[in-house]
Amino acid sequence: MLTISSRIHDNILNSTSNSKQHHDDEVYAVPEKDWVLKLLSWYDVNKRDLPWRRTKNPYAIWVSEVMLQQTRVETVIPYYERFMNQFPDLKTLAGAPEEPVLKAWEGLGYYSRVRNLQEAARQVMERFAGQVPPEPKAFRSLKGVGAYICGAVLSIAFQIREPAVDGNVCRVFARFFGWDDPIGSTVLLKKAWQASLDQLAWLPDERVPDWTQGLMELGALVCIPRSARCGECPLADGCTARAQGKVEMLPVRKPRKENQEVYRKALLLTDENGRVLLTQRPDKGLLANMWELPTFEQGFHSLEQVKYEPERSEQFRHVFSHLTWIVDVTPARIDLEKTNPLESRGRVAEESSQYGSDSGQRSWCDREALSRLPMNNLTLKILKKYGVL
DNA sequence: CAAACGTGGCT
DNA sequence: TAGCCAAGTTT
Repeated sequence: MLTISSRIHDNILNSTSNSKQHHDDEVYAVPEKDWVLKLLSWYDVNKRDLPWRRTKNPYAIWVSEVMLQQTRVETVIPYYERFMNQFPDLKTLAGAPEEPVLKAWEGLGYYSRVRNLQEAARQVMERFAGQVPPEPKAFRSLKGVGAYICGAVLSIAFQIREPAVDGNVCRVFARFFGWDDPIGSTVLLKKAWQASLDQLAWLPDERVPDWTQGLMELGALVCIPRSARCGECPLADGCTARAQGKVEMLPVRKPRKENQEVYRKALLLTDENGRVLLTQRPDKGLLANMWELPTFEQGFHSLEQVKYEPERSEQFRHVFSHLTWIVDVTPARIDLEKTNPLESRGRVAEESSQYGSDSGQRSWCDREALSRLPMNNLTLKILKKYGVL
């Protein structure tokens, strides 16, 4: 049985004479639309079998889109499987404590994504009776749902004609139409959004999800940032950049700001039971609410109860998107001879709070706690290196 | 509008 | 090695 779109495609492929006369809004057999059908046909054959493509569940698709922000498919897959297993539906996510939710995201980065997602889940429970709203305006109003997520989830799950313009789509269009507006600019975003909408306007409902995903899939597999595989591209014929030999020059990129180096001193403080002292970061900003080694800006002089040798410190370098941490980690132990264990424990913790980079929660962590508390990759790396994890 | 916000893979 | 980059949103 032929789908509507394949009939259109056949129609186009078979029509050679009557196409030029259609300069109005007639959608069938207009030659300008040929590239759209070529893209859809290419997608039919070349689309990857990804976990979130096996469902129409809007929540599942939403989770995948949030994970895929600035993150590669191969990285996301195992996280997606675990997350959907642990939080199978909106209600479960909304009702969960934040800690296990952050832990499930551990290592993925951009942790505010999942904190926003959980907040949005709670908003859906309250404002929309637990159902993802199919109206763009309503869905877009949820925490962490920007223009892209809104278009992606609604077009894929509900066949709503709302464009989803991401980096891939901007790149594909910039090259195909020869646009030289800088990537990330409002101008390029609007042009791409309109170009996508122009096609959504006439495509049959059932092709709406394929249009959204096909555009991105082409950008991910063929029209890639460097060394584009134009030989495999279904749109190579009509591609402006290809014709002008400017494929590698588009899209135009702005120079990046160099990221600043920030120096920190951290203490890997263990007790006689092998527990380690961790502190929780503030609930806003970088690595919000995650746990890390107590970190001092002024050195360790005040910690008289602690046995440590500064010369044994080891330096770790951790690169974020906008800054680089250079951390001196000093292994240390509670000095039982100098202090009364019953009190010193509290005093050390007290001081680590006073001199640490934050004034948040602190805790002596055993294996169970370490498996439960969310930490960023630098902290995990340090704990593993010293055999604590 | 620019800056904040993580991480790992690839060249 | 060092820099670039990946299915963005918030402030």
